Amino acid sequence: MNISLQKYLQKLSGSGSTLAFSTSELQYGEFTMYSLLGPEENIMHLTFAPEKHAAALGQLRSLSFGVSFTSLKQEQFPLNTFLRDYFHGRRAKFPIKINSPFIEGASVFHRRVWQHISTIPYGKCITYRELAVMAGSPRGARAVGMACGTNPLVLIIPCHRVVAVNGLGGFAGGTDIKKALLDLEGGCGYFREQTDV
DNA sequence: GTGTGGCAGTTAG
DNA sequence: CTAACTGCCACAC
Repeated sequence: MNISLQKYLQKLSGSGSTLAFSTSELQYGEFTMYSLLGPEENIMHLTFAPEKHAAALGQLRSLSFGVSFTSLKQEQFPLNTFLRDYFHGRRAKFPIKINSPFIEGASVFHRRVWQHISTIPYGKCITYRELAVMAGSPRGARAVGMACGTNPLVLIIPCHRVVAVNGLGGFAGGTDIKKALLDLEGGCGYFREQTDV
C-alpha cells in the first residue's frame, strides 16, 4: 500500500516540492462523509467513518514526502452535486474515472472484490459468500468482508450492497448507515426477505 | 434464538 | 515465520 502511494506521489512531485491534498467534510441530511482529494483533483478516499479518513491521512503523512492538507468547502467538492442527488434518490451512478492510489496499491484479491462490487446495480444486493465465489475464493466470505471494510471509495464502490447470508452484515461507519443506504435504494432485495424491518 | 469452531486474506512483529 | 486480527458461515444445541 505505502509503496504505491510513494510511486504515485513521486510521479506528481517532479519539482520535489510539497504536495497539496485537500479534505472536506460533507453533510447530506443525516449523512456525514469525509473525502480526500489528491494533487490532481482526483478523489482518493471517501468514507462515512472518521477514523478511516484519519487513517488515510496518517498514511500520507507517514511518507517521506512533504505533504500539506487544506480543507475544501462542500460546494467546491467535485462530486458534491452527484452525492446530493444520490441522497435524494435522484442518481444511481457516479460517472467518474476512478484513480485512487489506495486502490492501485491494494492486493490483487481486494481489487478483484472491489471490481465485482462495482458491477452490483443500484437497488440490488448480493451476499459476502456470493461475492467470494465470484472472486474465485468460494470459502473466503470472511476475507471479502475485510476487503469491503477497507474500501477506500464508499458509494462509488457500493460495498453497502453486500450483505450477510442471514442478516445485514457490518459497515464502516455503522450499520445504521448501511441500512439507511439500502432503504434509500429501495431495499436492494434485502428488506423483502426480512419481515421485521 | 445463542455458542463455537473453522474459514481466507491481511497485517504486525 | 507465527499470531492475531476482521463488515462471515455452517452447524450444532
